[in-house]
Amino acid sequence: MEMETLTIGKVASQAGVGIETIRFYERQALIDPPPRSASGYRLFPVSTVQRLRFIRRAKELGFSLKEIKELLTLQSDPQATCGDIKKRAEKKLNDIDQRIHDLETMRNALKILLSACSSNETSAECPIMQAIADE
Amino acid sequence: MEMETLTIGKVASQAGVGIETIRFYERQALIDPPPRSASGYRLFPVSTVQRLRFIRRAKELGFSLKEIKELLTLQSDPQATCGDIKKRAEKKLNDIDQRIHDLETMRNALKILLSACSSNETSAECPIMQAIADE
DNA sequence: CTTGACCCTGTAGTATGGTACAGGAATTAT
DNA sequence: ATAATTCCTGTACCATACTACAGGGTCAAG
Repeated sequence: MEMETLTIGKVASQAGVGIETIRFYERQALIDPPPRSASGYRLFPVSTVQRLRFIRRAKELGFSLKEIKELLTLQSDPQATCGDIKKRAEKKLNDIDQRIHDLETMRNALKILLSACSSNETSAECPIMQAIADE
Repeated sequence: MEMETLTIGKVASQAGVGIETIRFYERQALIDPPPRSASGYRLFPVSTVQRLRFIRRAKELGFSLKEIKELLTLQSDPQATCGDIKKRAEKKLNDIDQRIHDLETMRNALKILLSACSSNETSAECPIMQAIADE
């Protein structure tokens, strides 16, 4: 009994990603190079769909492809512990907190600028522009 | 009496940016191409320093170079009003709010994952990995 | 048996904001 | 006068995550 396999198009539609994206991930070593048919077609194990979904979800959590690759490597390393994974997730949480903080700083500065503008001046005299120029 | 001018190196050090950055901004039309000396050296008006500082500050507020170019174009357009500037700033504020919101969504999801992990399992059984895979 | 849908490789392009040469000319300092 | 510094153009490169071809070969349906 043969192992069930899927062509790249089927994998793509089931995982909700593009065909080119799958080939890209293979080049980037995020998924294993699948076996090929006699004519060179990729024959993916069905588990590839799950892996692609994992990648998509991890991206939604803010992980880069490079970081996702590290997570997947850790997962298949019998020496690695859950603590190693947790460390990555904590680092990512800190990254995100920092980015939120930076954006809030921008946000506050912009709000102050906006409150100075009454919309009636010519653009050359706009207090927003002047405030940006003066700091 | 000649207009006072600066070479690119002086402008760079006074504005706190790199020489290559100035040439890059010139190519991107963020600053006007300056007049040249007989031997081809750029001779910048001193006002270029102010313009470069404006660009730097606007970047800190979250504007892209493309958006900064628009702001500068508006500034020198006598038809444009302060309201046009304000509209850009409000749009940027909304962009930032959206980005903060997206990051907070990530942050909350990550925190939930982290609370599930006791650090003791092997990485293959890590509840964080399983939670990412299952959604 | 032909047509259309699918697959292949390899290369190049997208956006963002620069940075890094190479190879040469000009200017400034000693 | 010579050495060190600064300047010039043009091209290529960095990371990120794809996307878009060109120019084929393969496979399934009618």
